[in-house]
Amino acid sequence: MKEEVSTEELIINAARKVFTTRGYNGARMQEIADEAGINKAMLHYYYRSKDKLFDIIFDEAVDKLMLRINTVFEAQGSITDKIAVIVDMYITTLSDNPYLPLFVLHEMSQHSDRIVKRFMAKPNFPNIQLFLDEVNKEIKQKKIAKIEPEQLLINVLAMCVFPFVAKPLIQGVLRKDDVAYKVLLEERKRSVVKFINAALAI
Amino acid sequence: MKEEVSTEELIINAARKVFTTRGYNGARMQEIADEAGINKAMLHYYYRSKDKLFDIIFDEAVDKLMLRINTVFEAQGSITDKIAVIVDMYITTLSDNPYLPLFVLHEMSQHSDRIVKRFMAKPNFPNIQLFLDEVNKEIKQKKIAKIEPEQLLINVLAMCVFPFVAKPLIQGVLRKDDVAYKVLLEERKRSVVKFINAALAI
DNA sequence: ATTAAATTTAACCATTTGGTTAACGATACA
DNA sequence: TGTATCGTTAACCAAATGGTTAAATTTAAT
Repeated sequence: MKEEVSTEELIINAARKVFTTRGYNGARMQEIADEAGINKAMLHYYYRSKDKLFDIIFDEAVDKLMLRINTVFEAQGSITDKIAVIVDMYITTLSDNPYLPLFVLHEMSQHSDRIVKRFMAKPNFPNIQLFLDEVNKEIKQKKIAKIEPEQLLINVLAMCVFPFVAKPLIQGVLRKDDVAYKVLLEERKRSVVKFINAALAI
Repeated sequence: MKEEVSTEELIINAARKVFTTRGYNGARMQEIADEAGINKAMLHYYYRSKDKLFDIIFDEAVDKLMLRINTVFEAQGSITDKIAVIVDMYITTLSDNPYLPLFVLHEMSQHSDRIVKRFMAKPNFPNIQLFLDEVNKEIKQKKIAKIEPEQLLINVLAMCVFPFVAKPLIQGVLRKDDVAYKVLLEERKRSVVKFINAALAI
C-alpha cells in the first residue's frame, strides 16, 4: 500500500520548485505540469490561474522566511543569546531552502507595492520594535557596545542571508564545489555568532 | 545646438534600465524600444538579438560590481584600512546603481554555468587570494582577531550589498520611505566600518 | 545632382504561452 | 444498473513576443 499524494499536492510541490528556481516570469505552466506529471489543464482546474498559484507559493515562501522570529524575540535572555539563536535558525533553515531568499527578494523588488503590503499584513510579521528596544536597553546598561539597532539588525540578516543569495558568485570567487560550500555554511554558524559577539563586546 | 545621442547609446541606456529592473525574463524588446523612443526593428539592426543585447548589459553590470577592488587590495596599508575603503566604495557605488546587485545575482542563479564562467574570465576579476593571504598574515602578527578569511570576506560583502538586495523588505520592516533609506545607507558607511573594526579588534 | 550605402519604419511571421473547451473515464450514489 | 459528479485529457484559441522583411527615408560619396 503506497502513500497516495493528492493532485493538489503534486501541483503545489511542482509549482514551488519551478517558481522558486525560475521566478514568476521564468516559470512556465507547462513545466509545472510536467514536473507534477499531470496535464496542464489540471493546473487551472485546481488553481484557476498562474497568478493564483504563484500567490500561494510566494506566501508560503514568506512564511518560511519569517521563521519563528517572534518566539525568539519574546523569549528571555540577552540580546547576544537571541542573535545566536536567530543566526543558527536562519542558516539551518536556508540550507534546506536555498532558493527561498533570492526568490522572495527578486519578486519583492518587482512588485514591491502589491507584495510588500501583503508581506507586512501577515499575522506572524516579526515584531521588530521588540528587538530594537532591547538593543537600546542593553546599550544603556553597558552590556553591549553602542550601535544603531537598525544597523545591527541589517548586519545580522545580511550575514545570514547573503551566502544564499550570492551562492553562485561566492562559489565562483572561492572556487568551492557544492560539498565545500555546505561545509563553509556549517562553519559559518559559529563564525558569524563569534563575529557579532566580538563586534558588540564592550 | 543640442547634444546628439547616437541610436546605439539610446538603445543601451534603455536596455540597461529595462533589463536591470525587470530581469532577462521580464524584459520586453518592445519596452526597450519605447524607452529608447525608437522602432523595435532597430534593436535587431544594431544588436541582433535579445540575448546579444542582454550580454552587453550584463557584462557592463558585472564590471561595475567589481569596482576597482584589485586596486585597493594591491595598495599599501592594513587590512582594516582596506576594508574601510572597500565598504565606502561599495555603498557609494551601489547607491548610484541600486538595481545592479539583485540583477546580477538573480541572473547568475539562473544561468550559473554559462554566466559564472564568463564572470571569472574577466580580466579585472578580483584577485581574492591577495586578500585572504593578507588577513592570515595580520592574524599571525596578532594585528586582528582570529577569523577564517573567507568568512570575513563574505561578511564584508554581505553587509555592503544586502541593503540593496533587500531594499523593499527592509523598508517595509523599518517603515522607511526612500529619503529615510538614503540617510540610513549614508550612516551605514561608518556604522559597518566601525562594526567590522570592533569585531576584528584584538 | 546622382547614386550607393546606411538608417528607419510599418507590416508581417512563427513560436510560445496562459488559458479554455468539450469529450472521455472513473467513482459514487440511487 | 443507471446516472450524476468529479477528475483528467487532447485539442484548440487568442494574445504576446522575439524576430524578419521590404520598402521608404536619410546621409554620404562621386
